[in-house]
Amino acid sequence: MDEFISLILQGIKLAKDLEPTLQNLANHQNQDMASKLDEIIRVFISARTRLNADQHPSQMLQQQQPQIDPSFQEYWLRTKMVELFQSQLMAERISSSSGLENKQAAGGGIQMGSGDLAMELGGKDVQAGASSSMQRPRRRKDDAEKRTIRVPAPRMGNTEIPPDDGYTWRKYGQKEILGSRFPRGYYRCTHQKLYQCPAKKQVQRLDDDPYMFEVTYRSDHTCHMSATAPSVPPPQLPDITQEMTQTMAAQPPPWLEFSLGGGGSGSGGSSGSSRAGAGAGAGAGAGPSTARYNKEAEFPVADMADVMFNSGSSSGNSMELIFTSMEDKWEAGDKKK
DNA sequence: GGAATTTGACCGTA
DNA sequence: TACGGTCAAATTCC
Repeated sequence: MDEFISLILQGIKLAKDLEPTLQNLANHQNQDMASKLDEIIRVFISARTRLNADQHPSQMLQQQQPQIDPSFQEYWLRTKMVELFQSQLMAERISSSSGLENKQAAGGGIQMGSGDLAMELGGKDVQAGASSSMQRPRRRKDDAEKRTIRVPAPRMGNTEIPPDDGYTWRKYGQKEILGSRFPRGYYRCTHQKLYQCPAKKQVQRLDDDPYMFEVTYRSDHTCHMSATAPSVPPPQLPDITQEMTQTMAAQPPPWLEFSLGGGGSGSGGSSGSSRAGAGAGAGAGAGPSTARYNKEAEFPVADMADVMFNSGSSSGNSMELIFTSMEDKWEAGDKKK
């Protein structure tokens, strides 16, 4: 346990050490930042691994979190870090710009610690386990780009829907699937008509683990590339270290919730009636019904997800790429003004 | 009233 | 022909 605490403190210290260097971000001197971020991520992952080993030395990995891809854990951390630094960078830009942006900054923007997760893994398949693989293979016209991941159900609020993946989806169908206890939901991008966005996803609750969703994505989003899409609203101004610890505490990643026992008991995984989206989003503020209840948060996250998933492999050392790409986007936005 | 969800029917594929 | 995916009218919600 001592080692765990030591790692946590080390991670916090590293994050704190980063704060003074944030000014360099605006001057494109962020290469060092990327490597430091990677170091912080490594430390927190080590701490988390240490915690598991201390608490459940024998059965932790097998029972508490059997289906979370390690790369997904790192991915979650990366996502959170990018959110934090996006906010910080925007904050600096705002502070050096006119009053108009300041006005917008007060209005809202990226909500830190919202619990939203961009779940796509950049084309990396995390294929389904035994239950779905038993079905016979089926080729359809449109299954060219298919990515399947597993996503833990929220432990609080409505557990009927998977966590928000940063995009807004409109449900267009639900179907009982042979051999599955739970129906499969069919979603398409909310902006399908507006921007001809072809993105779709299917959400299927696993038979053998009702707290786990299998989400299959088809086609990529094109809506956020549209010139007519709303621009990214500037975020609020967070203290980087404080924000990160708050984010971690308030919205621990799903696999941590398993091991820490946090988040309460949830509402129990019954299937119940399938008003999958309507009432669902109101409580957790996540899931497919985001568009209906939280229209304002969609584009910032979608943009970021775009940056992350269209800029190459997410499994590699892509932080530098992410920041570079994000900076390009913001600069393009600045030039429009 | 507009937008989202629900759900039975229809269609395409294996 | 069975099954999965999509459509679209009806319903619900804000």
